[in-house]
Amino acid sequence: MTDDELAELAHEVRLASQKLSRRVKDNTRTLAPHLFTVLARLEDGPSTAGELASRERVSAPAMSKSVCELEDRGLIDRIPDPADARAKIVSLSPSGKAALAAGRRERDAWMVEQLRDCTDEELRALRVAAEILDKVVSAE
Amino acid sequence: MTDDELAELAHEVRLASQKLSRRVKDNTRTLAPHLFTVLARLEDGPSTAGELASRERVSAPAMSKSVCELEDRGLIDRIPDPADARAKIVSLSPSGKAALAAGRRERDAWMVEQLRDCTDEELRALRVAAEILDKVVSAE
DNA sequence: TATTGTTATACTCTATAACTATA
DNA sequence: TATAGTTATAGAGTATAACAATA
Repeated sequence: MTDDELAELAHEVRLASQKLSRRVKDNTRTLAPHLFTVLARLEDGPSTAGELASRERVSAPAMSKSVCELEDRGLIDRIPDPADARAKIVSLSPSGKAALAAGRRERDAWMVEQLRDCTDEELRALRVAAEILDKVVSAE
Repeated sequence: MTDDELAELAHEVRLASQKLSRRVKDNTRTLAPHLFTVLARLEDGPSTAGELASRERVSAPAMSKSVCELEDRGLIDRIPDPADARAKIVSLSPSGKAALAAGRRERDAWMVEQLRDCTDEELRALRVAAEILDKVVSAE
């Protein structure tokens, strides 16, 4: 594939993905994106505010605020780190797990409706592409 | 395809697209998204602030601010509507067209780099999928 | 009266700088 | 001295309400 063809493909893939993301976002009413992604990150296991901040590439104060709000809403638990009295260990609470599942359901719901009009062949093509895209986007 | 399979596919496609969008956004330094999309919208032809606001699903004051900033930066032209003295007609300026092209180049550049590691077979699969996704997402 | 665009005001999420309490 | 988390303060971008000029 020539560089020009690659550039055109990149443009088409990017545009379709960004349109999709925007539509999903427009159809989301629950838990705000920045709080949702923190809960999703905590599925990998407990963490600290500082670690979450660097993983999400936001400032320490921004993450501190998010974590405080999530705690106020009962979506996470925070316990003192036994090894370091300055740090606190953040983990998903049962409510947080439920909120995460509900958020995913809502975010997927719009997508499901759109896919209902596709043929089985188109759906198979999308399944293959989703795998490739995920690999491409997770690289590095 | 069963409803469960459809839900799983929707989830995978959504996740891949949202990851991609986020990575593109993180690698964007020029023109902010809300200004960029206004310029892109104006490619379809001249418009008014009110029309742009409803097309972008943003409040009238928010769009007014965006349009004023774009005018200050010389990226759009505004002329009085000859048919209605309250309205002003907004259109892309030559600088605006250039900024749009530069913004697209920047946004695509990261994507091109990611695609370089793909096989030709994978690229063909993505081309097919991009077309399907665009159709799905543009529906309604 | 209704509508186009704007100003006034406030809320959310973000950032940098400064503080506290540990290490 | 350096680090984890917070508070103080400020800057984007957004919204609703109220206004001006015109329809």
